[in-house]
Amino acid sequence: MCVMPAVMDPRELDSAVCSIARTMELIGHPWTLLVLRDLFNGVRRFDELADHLGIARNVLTRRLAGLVDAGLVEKVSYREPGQRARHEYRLTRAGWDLRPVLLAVMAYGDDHLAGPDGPPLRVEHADCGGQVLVRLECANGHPVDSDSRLRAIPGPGAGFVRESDASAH
Amino acid sequence: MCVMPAVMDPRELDSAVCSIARTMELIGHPWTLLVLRDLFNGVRRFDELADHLGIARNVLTRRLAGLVDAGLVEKVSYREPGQRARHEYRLTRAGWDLRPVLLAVMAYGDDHLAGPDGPPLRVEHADCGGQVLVRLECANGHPVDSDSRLRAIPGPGAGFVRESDASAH
DNA sequence: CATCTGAGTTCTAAAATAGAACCCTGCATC
DNA sequence: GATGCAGGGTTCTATTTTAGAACTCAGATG
Repeated sequence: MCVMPAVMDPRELDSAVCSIARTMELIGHPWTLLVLRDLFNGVRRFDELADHLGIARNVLTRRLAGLVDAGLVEKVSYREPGQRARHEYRLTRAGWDLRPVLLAVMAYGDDHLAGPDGPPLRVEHADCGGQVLVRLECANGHPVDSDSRLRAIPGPGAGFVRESDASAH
Repeated sequence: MCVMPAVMDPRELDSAVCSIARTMELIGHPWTLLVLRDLFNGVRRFDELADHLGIARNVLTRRLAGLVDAGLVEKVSYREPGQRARHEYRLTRAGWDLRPVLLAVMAYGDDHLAGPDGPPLRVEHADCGGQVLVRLECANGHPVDSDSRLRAIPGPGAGFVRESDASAH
């Protein structure tokens, strides 16, 4: 991604065969990322999620079902002693692995959309209290900052726009 | 975000006063992230975007207008010698700064959703050819990996659920 | 003057969200 | 054993969006 100086024409790549497209099918529906945020934050029960998010309950039902289907979340029944059985929704490992995505999105909002008071939330390393930062670097250890040039090349799983599609038009 | 052991109750925070919520208002609509991906990849003209993405043209119109409104994209008219005037959509600096978000989303898809052939696209540092990685680390230089515990605490711009809201219920 | 291309706009139909009301199951209580 | 209530949804209608295709319009081209 990013300025591909004559390396190849990105329009030849099948737009749907793309890790961004695939990931957005899981987390790209309205509310989904906020549901995940709340799950990360330990809000786990249906009613709590509905109340805190202000999402319509039927939509929340669909989102949670989608997340469970996708394997990002699991629904667990539990019972506290003397209490009735309850359900909670927990991140699976695959859901947990979205943490860098959430943090990257949050970092963007902190940098570009915070009010004059500053960012709404501070996320820190529990061990040392240092603020968590999202950094890009390359496999050779070089830092990749905002004006570093990157190059995208088709990987082994790339899909190309088929001849038939191109000519059919 | 992430496991807040009795530090505070995340339900007391206003769900909408959140950098994730704010950012998703800009980039959370269907297709938006794919439009941005194509813009990063140098696909800039309306027809090219419509053809490559397979998005309905009226939706593309709305998404581009939204991105321009949000200041992530600008619409530029230009004319190649001997050609008619054309428009192109270019990322602004604020749009460009979404690169880590796109890369984090892509990295997730590469890790969890790639087929047996491997990831569709490889993004490398133009200077050295090393693959670009999204890393978390804390301000004190510690690496933050998947099982590092993080703590979220209200920042200066936090919004709390108002008494009136809580009691009105 | 007829055609083509770029860049949309304008329709209609299908799908999704918003909001509110309703339902059902287990406990707890009177 | 009827009542109440909380948790966890479902069902309903109204409103927005998206999907898909057709149509417009201006400037270059022949």
